[in-house]
Amino acid sequence: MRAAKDRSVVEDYVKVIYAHTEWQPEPITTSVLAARLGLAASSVTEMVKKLGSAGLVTHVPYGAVELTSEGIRLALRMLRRHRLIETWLVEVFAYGWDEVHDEAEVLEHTLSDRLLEAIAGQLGEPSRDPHGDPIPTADGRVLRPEAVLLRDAPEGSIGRIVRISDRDPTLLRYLLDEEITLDVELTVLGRKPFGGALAVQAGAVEHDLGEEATASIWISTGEPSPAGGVPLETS
Amino acid sequence: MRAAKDRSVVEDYVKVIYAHTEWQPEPITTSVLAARLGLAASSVTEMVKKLGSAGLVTHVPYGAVELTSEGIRLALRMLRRHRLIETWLVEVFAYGWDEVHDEAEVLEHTLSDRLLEAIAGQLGEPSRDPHGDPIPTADGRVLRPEAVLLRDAPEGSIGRIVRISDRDPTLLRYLLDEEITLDVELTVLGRKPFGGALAVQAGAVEHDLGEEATASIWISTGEPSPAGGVPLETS
DNA sequence: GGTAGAATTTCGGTGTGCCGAAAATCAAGA
DNA sequence: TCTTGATTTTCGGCACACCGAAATTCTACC
Ligand SMILES: [Mn+2]
Ligand SMILES: [Mn+2]
Ligand SMILES: [Mn+2]
Ligand SMILES: [Mn+2]
Repeated sequence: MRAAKDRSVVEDYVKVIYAHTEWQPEPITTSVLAARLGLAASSVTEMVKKLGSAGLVTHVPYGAVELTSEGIRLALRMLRRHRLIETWLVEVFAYGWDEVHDEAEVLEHTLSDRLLEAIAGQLGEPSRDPHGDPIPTADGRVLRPEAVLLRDAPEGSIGRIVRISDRDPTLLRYLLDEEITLDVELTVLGRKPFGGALAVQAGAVEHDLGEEATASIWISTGEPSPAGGVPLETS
Repeated sequence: MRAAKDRSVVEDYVKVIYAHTEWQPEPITTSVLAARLGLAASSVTEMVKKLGSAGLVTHVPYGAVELTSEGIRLALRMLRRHRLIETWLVEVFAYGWDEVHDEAEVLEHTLSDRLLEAIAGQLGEPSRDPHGDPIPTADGRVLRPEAVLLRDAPEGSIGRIVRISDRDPTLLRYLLDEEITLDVELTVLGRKPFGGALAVQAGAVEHDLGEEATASIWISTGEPSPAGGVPLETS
């Protein structure tokens, strides 16, 4: 008997599969999935087979893993949980935005729906988390702001930061220190030679950002307010 | 690899062992432990052996299971977690006292120390949970009010309710309905013939309480305020 | 003191998610 | 088209907490 743990393993697989294609639409392979989950490739191949039998993913051998509509539904549920919890920790308990991910990673599997929705209510049903990731609604709709990776933004473009990946807490601390946070407006000045840093201007200050940073920051070059957006999944 | 789950299994064993002797000092056997945990006796025997190797319990074969000081320390830590969470759910999220136990049973294993202590701070370091169970301090001290089981209270005695077991939610709902709650003053009127109900008076109202209820309610016949108490464990 | 019945432990076995090594498959270049 | 190196899957095994049945041990009672 192993009910609780089982559930959370499945939940993690599905969540990671979804998250991988959320901002950059590239299908995920078992080996990438293994890397993200910190597991051996062989373990993931086996588990993916089980997820397939459970109707959560499709997987052509040697090919990509893709979520079914049921898989998407579960993934959005988990993302809502993860991101609400992160938001809650920041808002109610004054956690730093670099400190919330690990705790959310555990709690997303264990809070009851009742408690989670009570928290969402107390927070006023927020629409994005501390890193700019959209929080799906309880009925599985999600609005992702149109955005480009800072690394891919053309020279001279101006954009507002709409998302910063929370994968590396060190980076988050560095960026906060430099006052590069959500909603800050950036101007892309240009790239230093030989694959070097990207020069950007934030307010009056100029920064040289490395690959690590520019591959983690998304900017929106469109309208100045988070009014618009792309309905990503409506499962 | 199975770190999280492992921990919570051990935590549950230790917590149940401690809780069994908290209000009535009777040593616990493997079979009673199995019943409390909802497991087969054989499973418990094996696990107890492992807990022994881990230095958490002592167990003479065919005899009682007893916590070591390290086991008591872990048990008190878990009881603090469980009871703080129950209190928090009632205070902050308006859960009923009959609704908190199951959620706490899960969350006690998954909240970080940091979050738990933040919650304790917001609640003002409460000293008892919604059912009157004492909340151990973070450094493992606990003050249990002197109390007798209502079933064992002599006829004519007067006492204040200091604890109601939260094992049966149905009973909790019934008692709340009858306004028999923590701190209510009871007078034991007498027992109906043939092992029947116990008649008690609460305020102006008279109640006939069955075995189920009288074996779940503890009253304090001593001083009227929760000033005194017995330092139960100071591990 | 001997013995039946109850309590407890031992034993063989299960399901799950995981791993490393070996085998199979794919894809790119020659 | 063939080869080769990388990716992916298959295979045998492991650890863990659990279970039921069988064996052991204890405890009353005679
Ligand atoms: Mn996160
Ligand atoms: Mn986030
Ligand atoms: Mn409880
Ligand atoms: Mn309680």
